[in-house]
Amino acid sequence: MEPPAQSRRVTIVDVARHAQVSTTAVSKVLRNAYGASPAMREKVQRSIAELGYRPYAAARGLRGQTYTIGIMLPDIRNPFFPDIVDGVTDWFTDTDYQVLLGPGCNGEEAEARVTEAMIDRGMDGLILIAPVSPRSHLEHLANLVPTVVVGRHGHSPRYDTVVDDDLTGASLIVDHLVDLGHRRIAHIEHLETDPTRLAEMPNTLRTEGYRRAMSARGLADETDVVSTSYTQEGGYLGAQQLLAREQRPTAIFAGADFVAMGVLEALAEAKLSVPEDISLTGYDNTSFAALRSISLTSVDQAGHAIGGNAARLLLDRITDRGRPTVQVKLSPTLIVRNSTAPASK
Amino acid sequence: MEPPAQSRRVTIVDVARHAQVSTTAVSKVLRNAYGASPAMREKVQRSIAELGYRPYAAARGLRGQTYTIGIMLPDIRNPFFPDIVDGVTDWFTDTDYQVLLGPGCNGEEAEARVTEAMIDRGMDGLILIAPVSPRSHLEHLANLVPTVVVGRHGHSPRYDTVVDDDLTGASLIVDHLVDLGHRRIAHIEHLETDPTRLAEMPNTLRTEGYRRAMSARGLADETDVVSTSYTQEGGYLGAQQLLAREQRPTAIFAGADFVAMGVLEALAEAKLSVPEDISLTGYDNTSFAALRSISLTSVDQAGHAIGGNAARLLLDRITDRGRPTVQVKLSPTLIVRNSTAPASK
DNA sequence: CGTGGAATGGGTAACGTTTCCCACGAGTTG
DNA sequence: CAACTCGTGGGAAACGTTACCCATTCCACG
Repeated sequence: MEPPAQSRRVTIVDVARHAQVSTTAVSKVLRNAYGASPAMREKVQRSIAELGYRPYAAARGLRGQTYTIGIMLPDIRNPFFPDIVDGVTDWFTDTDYQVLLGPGCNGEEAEARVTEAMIDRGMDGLILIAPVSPRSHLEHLANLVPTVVVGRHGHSPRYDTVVDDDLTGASLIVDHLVDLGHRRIAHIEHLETDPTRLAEMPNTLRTEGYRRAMSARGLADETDVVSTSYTQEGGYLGAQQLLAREQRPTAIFAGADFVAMGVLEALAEAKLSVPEDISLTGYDNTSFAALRSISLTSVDQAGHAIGGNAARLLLDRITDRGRPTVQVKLSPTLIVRNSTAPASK
Repeated sequence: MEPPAQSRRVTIVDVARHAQVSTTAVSKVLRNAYGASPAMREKVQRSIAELGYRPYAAARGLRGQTYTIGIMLPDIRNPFFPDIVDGVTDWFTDTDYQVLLGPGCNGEEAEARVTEAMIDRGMDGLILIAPVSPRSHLEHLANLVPTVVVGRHGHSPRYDTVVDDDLTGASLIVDHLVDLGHRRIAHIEHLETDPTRLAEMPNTLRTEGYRRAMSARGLADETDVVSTSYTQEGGYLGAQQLLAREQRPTAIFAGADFVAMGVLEALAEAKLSVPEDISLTGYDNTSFAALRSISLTSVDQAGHAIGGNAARLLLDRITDRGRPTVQVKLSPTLIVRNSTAPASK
């Protein structure tokens, strides 16, 4: 049994001594900085490998970068977010950067707590996924550390943004349903009361996209929006409201796959089947939607591409904090499955 | 528009100057260390609040603790892990510690990469969820930093462990099915070839628990295990094998909920319905299982409690690195839903 | 009254890395 | 041949915090 002795970490000084050079020289090699001859470079590399040296990020942080990127996301459970995270981490693979995630945080307070913690730990950049904090707070953060905001519409001169085109996404759904012959198409939205967020949140744009698409197809009069929340519970309650209408909708566009799950539940209770009695769509194309026994028509947001773009923008901004901010808007695609069918009547 | 000037961080020196005390004094107050009078304590607290000071974790790391805990998990997508993570974070709420997650890592190499990154960032403790690395590597890590391993059976003198009693869990399922009148109960397991892991992985114990429970109920001859993997694909292939038997099983015990999803698919293709034709169970009680349209009988592992215990053990070990290691084993419970029914024949 | 100990506060040297600047020598130019 | 530039390397001072130790004061006790 080996001794439990805490062997001291190999430091840059050890490497320098081993390679018979100064610590400055080793540091230059580590960072590919100017002022190191190929000969020295190679000598130092060899010593690093031989000693198994890895720079101590905490110490680096004191003088500059920690080579750490923080991702904040509201909810680990939402199966849509892992795609984004994968997109980010894939982009950073083979760089010196390491991606770390905050635990799911719901609400402004938790968001502030996590982002503060990340800043205190000297992270070089932050990716905020679907944050709910007011814009002023996001800009405050962006002043402290390079930041990319994902899933909030609205440009900012302080941070870059990556969004999916929810307006188009909603119209994809409406067009699909109208093409199938549906006219009474209802939408279940997430109720947003906070005025500062109102214009920036994806859910708002999905509803707006729904309205516009309905009008564009000459169905403005059939527009029917129920406000609950983007949860399974919200879907259940929303569906109950819709089923109580004197004229039931023939199709329901749920604002998120989660919501569609709740709708399914309500429909099952009412002995209605999908898609025979009612067509149903979700949004986000989560793994739930793909399950054979659910097979939900949904909109795919290309989460992987969203994450990749966020990573690219962040790295660009870390390199040049002064460059003007940009917004990347990605196009969603419709995934047709078995939960939508031609209107029966 | 505010100036984009990078305002310098408030440091302990600023606080000391503001409160007219030494930096040492401020440090003592921060850490609740001995040697600070109540009067000074209060004076410093006030300055901290007034200046909005937060200690810089990167600098702290250089001298000792970073107050950061790292969680490594193999896959963000598996809906079972968030429960554990929540259990951990809930425990650390209201402490100075912050929990950060590594991005999903599959395979030894990715695990090593992430754990190294965490150690390099001076994390005070690591929680490894269902790691696949050989035990020797885990012990190596535990020598460097306090570590708790979750979901690996087998004690270690180096690290604490938290596991769920998979042996019992498997027997809960078998007993339930036998009580319903089933005799031909098949099991789909995850094939484990690596000898160093063989005895420690939960999947091995589930299979073993299945065998023992079958024997205990006098059904040793009916034991039927198919080896694929704990994936949806694995479930699909496993079910196909079982359906090709000359005598089909009347019940299938899938080693994980994911696997059961694949089984469902294969059964649907074969025009068999659940539970009328075949009873089906999963394991882990993920959110999939709870969906109404799936409604899968499963075993709940009390993920929240697992996480809480892991957090407690880790904090204990950070406090006292010398104390002997322990293993906490939690008991699972059976969640009966609609995918299991009395045997028809 | 002298001694000892507890309580309180501060000075200072780390921790591991980067960055700024200077030194040295060789080559190039006038 | 003097005065440069350029390439290469290193010394030393940060960065923000903690830990070790010492100084001072006050009080209790013999």
